Amino acid sequence: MTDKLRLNMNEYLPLRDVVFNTLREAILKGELKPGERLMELQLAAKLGVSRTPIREAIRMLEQEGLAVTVPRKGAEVAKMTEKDMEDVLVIRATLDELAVELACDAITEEQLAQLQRARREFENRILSKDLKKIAQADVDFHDAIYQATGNARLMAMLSNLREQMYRYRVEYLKDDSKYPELVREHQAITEGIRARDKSLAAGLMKKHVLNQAAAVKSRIRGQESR
Amino acid sequence: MTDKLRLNMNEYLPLRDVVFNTLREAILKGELKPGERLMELQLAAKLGVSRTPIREAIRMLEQEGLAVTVPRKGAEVAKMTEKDMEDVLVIRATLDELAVELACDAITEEQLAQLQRARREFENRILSKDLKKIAQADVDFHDAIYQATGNARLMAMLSNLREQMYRYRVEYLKDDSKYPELVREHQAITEGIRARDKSLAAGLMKKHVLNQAAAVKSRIRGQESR
DNA sequence: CTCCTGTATTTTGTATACATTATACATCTC
DNA sequence: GAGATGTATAATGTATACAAAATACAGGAG
Repeated sequence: MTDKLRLNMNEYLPLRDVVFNTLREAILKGELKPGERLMELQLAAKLGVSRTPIREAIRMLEQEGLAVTVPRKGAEVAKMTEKDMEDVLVIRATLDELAVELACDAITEEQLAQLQRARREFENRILSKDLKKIAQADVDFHDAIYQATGNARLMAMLSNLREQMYRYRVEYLKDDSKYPELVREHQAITEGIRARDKSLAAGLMKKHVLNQAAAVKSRIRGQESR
Repeated sequence: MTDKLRLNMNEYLPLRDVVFNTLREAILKGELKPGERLMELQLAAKLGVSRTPIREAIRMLEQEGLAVTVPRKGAEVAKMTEKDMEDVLVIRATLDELAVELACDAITEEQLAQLQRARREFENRILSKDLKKIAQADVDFHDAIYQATGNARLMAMLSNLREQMYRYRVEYLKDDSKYPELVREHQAITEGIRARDKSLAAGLMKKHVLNQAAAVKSRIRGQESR
C-alpha cells in the first residue's frame, strides 16, 4: 500500500468554527459594523445553520474582543472608543518591540529571507492600489517577524491585537501619502533585524506602530460621530 | 417614590457564565488537572444543567487558553509545556514592566494608598501559612498596579496571563524560603512607583516576574513526568 | 397629547432529540 | 495468540423545542 495516502482531516471543521471564521472576517472587513446586532436566528437563517453553532461562534468572538453581549439582550459587534484604541496601541507597540528583540536573537537565515520577501512584496503591492492586498502584505511582513520570535503565545496575542485594529487600519491605508514612510520603516526594521541590532530595530518598530496612532484614532472619531 | 430602589441585575448570570466561572475556578485550583477530559454529559450531570451552557462555557475556556478541544473528540484542560510557560513568562514580564511604567505616570494618591494596603496585607498573609490567601494577597498587590495604569485592556491581558500561570504559581508559593525576597521586591516596587521612578520600578518588576521563572518551570517538569 | 398599561412579537436562555463519529471490546480468522 | 473486523457504547455535532425575558406598539385613561 502506498505510504502517502492519508485523509486530510484539516478539511473537516465544526460548523461553529466555520461560522466563527465567517463572522470574524465580516467584522474585520467592515461588513458587520461596530454596534451592529448579532441576532442568532437571523444569522442562522442567513448562513443556513441552526442557532447552536451560531451561539458558540458568538461566545468565541466575545472572548476575542470582537463582540460584546449583554445577557438577555444579545450580542453586537464590539465598538472601540478612542481610549480603547489608545490602550491597544500602547500594548501592541510594547509587544511588537518585544517581538523584534526576540527575532533579533532567534531569526534563522531562512526566516530572514522570508522577511525580505514579505518586505519586497509589500513594496510591490503598494503599487497595485488594492487596499486588501496591501493590508495583507503588511500583515505578512509583521507575521514574518512574529514567526521568527519562536514564541507561539506572543504570535497569537499580536495577531489578536492586530485583528482588533484591522477595521480602522485599512481605512488608514487609504491615505497613500504615507506609503513612502511605511516602506522606509519596513526597510529600516528589516535591516535592523538582519544586523541583529536589538535596540535599534525595537525602537524603530515601536515608532512604526505608534506612527499609526493619530491616524487610526481619528478614524474612530469619525465612527463615533456617525 | 424613593430613588434608591433598584433591582440588582448583577444577581442574574446566564448559566454559561456560572458554568464558565465554576470550571475556571476548578482548573485554577487544580481540581481539574491538566490533560483531564471535559466531558459535556458528565459535567452537565454534575452541575445539574444541560449540555448547552456547558458547551458555551467550554468555548470560552478555550479562547482563554484554559482548555483545548479536538473536533469530535472533545475538550480537555490545557497542559502547559515548559516552553509554553517560558513564552508566557517573557510576555508577562514585558507587560508587567509596561504596567509599572504606566502606573508611575498615572497613579493617583488613592490608588497609591490602595497599593500600600495591598502590600502590607501580603506581608501579613505570609504569616498565615494559608496558601490560597497568600496567593490572593499577591494577586491583589499586582492588581493594584494594573488598576493604576488606567488601561483596561492591559489589565485584562495581564489577568489572563496570570491565570494561566496560577496553577503552577501556587505550588511555587509553598516554598516559604522565598517569602523574604518577595516582600523585599514588593516593597522596592511600591517605593519605585511612589517615587514615580519609571525605569527603576519597571526594572524591579521585570526581575520580580522573571525570578519566578525557574521555580515555576520546574513545577511543570514535575507535571510532565507524571 | 402624554403617559401608562396590556398584549403580541421577537429574541435570548436552556433543555432535549437526533445524527454522526470515536472508542472499547468481543469475536473471528489465520 | 496476533491482528482484523464487527458491534455496542459513549461522546460530540447539530437541530429543534420550549420557556422566559425584552421589545414594540396599540389602545385607553387622564
